Amino acid sequence: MTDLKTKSEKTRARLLTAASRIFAEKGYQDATIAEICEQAQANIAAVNYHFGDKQTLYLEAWRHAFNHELGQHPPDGGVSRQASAEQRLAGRIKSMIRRVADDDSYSFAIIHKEMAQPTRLLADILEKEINPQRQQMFGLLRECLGQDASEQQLQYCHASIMGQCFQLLRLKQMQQARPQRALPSDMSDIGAFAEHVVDFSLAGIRAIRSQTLPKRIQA
Amino acid sequence: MTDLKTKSEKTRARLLTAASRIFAEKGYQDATIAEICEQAQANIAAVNYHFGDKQTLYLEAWRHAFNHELGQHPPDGGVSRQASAEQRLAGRIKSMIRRVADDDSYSFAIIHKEMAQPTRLLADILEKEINPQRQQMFGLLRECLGQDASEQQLQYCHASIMGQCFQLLRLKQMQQARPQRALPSDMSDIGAFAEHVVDFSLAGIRAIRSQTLPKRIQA
DNA sequence: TGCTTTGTTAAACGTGTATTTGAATTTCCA
DNA sequence: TGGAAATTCAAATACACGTTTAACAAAGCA
Repeated sequence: MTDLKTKSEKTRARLLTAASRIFAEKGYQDATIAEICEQAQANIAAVNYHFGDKQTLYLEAWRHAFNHELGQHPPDGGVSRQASAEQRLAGRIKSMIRRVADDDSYSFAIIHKEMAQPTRLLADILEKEINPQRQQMFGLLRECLGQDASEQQLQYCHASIMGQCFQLLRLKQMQQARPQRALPSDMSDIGAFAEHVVDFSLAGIRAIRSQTLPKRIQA
Repeated sequence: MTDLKTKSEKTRARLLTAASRIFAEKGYQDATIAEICEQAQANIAAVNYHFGDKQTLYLEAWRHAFNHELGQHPPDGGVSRQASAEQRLAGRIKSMIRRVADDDSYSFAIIHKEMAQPTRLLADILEKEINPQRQQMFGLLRECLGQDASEQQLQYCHASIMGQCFQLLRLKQMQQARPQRALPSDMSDIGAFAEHVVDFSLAGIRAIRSQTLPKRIQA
């Protein structure tokens, strides 16, 4: 990335990475400044010096993680703009699943915890950064569902897809939270699950689409 | 339910309902004994007298809520045992969505928070109570997917369905967490969303099923 | 070099909250 | 009714954790 000249910037960067990891693991409330500073090899007062307070660190850590992960896994999934809408949607889904599953990705885990227990701290920045992504997904869904699809059908299909992505996150976290226990689901093969979500969702979308055109020919 | 004779049992019951509501709203960590006792019109020491500690109250409150909600919304969704596997699966999905959406249901919200931030307190009881439900769902899925479906396909389809149910929970909580903001999704019509999940999922399942039988006739 | 700014450190402070305590009160039952 | 058991109560205790402070060190710059 950008090279860090001063010592302070190094400490600041270490705090950000440690914070995003720990916030993702424990959530805002359960994460302690002491532990973050320990992992970042910084003094207990470093957070307040560099960020003012815990809330600001939380915000900056999420932004830091989110931008980094978008760079690692571009949202189009490497699918060409010329490809069909279904192919581009498939690319987007796979990219998102990669971001969710990546062990070095924390922004989804933080979002997940934030949704479960809203601190209201991330609300603004989260909406601002995520809305563009959501709008692109909506555009693709509109293409796949056809002109006659209602706004509600669009939202429902979006919910179905996002729900599956977050489910992967939940299963992943459950899995690593208890090493010994009998696993409810084996999510080790991320690629296979991504393919499943694509197949499952495209079939679902086609079914919804065929409901809108009452009884015409469906090629 | 069972009639409560002594005053203590009444207090105990009030604590349980207040606790399940507040744990569902705030999660284990953010819920304070003080607030629970206040809502239950009990003294601050009542929790420790009746349950020993906060952890035990948490456990009992979840069990209390879960059993009550299973009674309110039977898992078969009112569909006859003689109905087709797809119909019975549809009933199960709709019942679960009703349980998720019900404003007086707290066990799903607690599970959701527990999964986002495992306290490990619920792990045992949760697995014990939920496993039967999961197994029944697996049985129905096995029927719908056909004999040739792999264990992995089964788990993936289960994840797809559960993910959609939890997504409803997330959207519902986001919605009531911020009254003024532009809504990302309108989930006010629960019945319509339940129908969507059923249609979407059955189409997905049929698609997965048709993959297993390479090229046979699909009636 | 000497001065200022920036960054680090250990210790102290204050608040929030689970838990404990012992006395006061109510309920139960012979 | 009277005494024992159960329950409620206000206050005290203990502890975890975010934040502040003031002294100290390093870096930047004239």
